Amino acid sequence: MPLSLDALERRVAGSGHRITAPRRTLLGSMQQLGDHFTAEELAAAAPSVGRATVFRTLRLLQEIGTVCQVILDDGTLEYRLASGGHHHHVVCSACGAVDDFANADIEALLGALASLTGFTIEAHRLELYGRCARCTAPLAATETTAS
Amino acid sequence: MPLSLDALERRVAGSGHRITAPRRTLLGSMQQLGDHFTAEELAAAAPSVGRATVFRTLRLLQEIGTVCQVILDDGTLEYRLASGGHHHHVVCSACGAVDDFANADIEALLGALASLTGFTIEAHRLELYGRCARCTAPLAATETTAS
DNA sequence: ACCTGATTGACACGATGTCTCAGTTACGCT
DNA sequence: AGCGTAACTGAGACATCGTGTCAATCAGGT
Ligand SMILES: [Mn+2]
Ligand SMILES: [Mn+2]
Ligand SMILES: [Zn+2]
Ligand SMILES: [Zn+2]
Repeated sequence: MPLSLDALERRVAGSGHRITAPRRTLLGSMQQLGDHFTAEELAAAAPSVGRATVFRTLRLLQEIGTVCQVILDDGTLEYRLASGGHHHHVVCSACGAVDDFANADIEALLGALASLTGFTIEAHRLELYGRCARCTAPLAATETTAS
Repeated sequence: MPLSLDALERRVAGSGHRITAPRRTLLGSMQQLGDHFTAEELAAAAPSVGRATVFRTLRLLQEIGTVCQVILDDGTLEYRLASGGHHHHVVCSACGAVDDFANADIEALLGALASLTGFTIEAHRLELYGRCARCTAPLAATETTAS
């Protein structure tokens, strides 16, 4: 279950930004849109809010860690309310489901790789693509049936 | 040292596509542009080639693995001639240098993570951002001097 | 209540790519 | 060497996604 609207608003206020009607509207729409949504979907869901404000708000929420971007398989961008903290995404290429994940081993390994390249790593981007459990099972069934 | 123009052309022909003057021109420009370049830079470097063809060729070369995309820190896309095989990028956020890297441990770890999420992973995207050796040293010197 | 910087909406503009379509070209086949 | 045909190309309209400008409005501290 995601954060309540109140909690989201407190996060905006707490970061030193104002709580305005458009921002409230957008936060509400994001919750209703669910798991993940495009900027365009958000704009459509909140027609009373100007397009520019939709993008400005998405950027603001990203900066304060309330929203994160999901890069899909084909490179298109979606957004999603972030539970908080550093994490990555697993995206189902069949149904579009998105899950968060975080793993200390990966973080450690990435740090170690830094030295190999001579780079000092400051950030990274990692997205996994595949099939969710729900979308894997039917596929297996089909294959079995077909054989 | 990257592949010769001939080798690049053979790769296009070998993949069942035609070798045309525009494609030759673009391959040559890519080599001269060096390490990494934007689609716009490529178009500017090959003014005789239509914009649409620049993008079409970039896509074709990606499909046959001759060109890969680099996602920069700020999300902008660049392209680069690929040495071949699966790999990832380390990007210097100071000077823009790009290096390839590949690491079996990471690949294995990503596979293992799949099971935790219930997903069957088919692909992934990973980019590292930081400072190259050249850009790390001067920074350290500055800090030392300033103290 | 008042002040003032933060925020907004409308809309022009920019960046990055895609689509269409008529004309051209590479190249396998004879 | 000459043909036929599917692959390819350029021009330019169009699509998508996002940013910059600016006058009007608003939130929230005092
Ligand atoms: Mn990470
Ligand atoms: Mn990999
Ligand atoms: Zn799925
Ligand atoms: Zn550097």
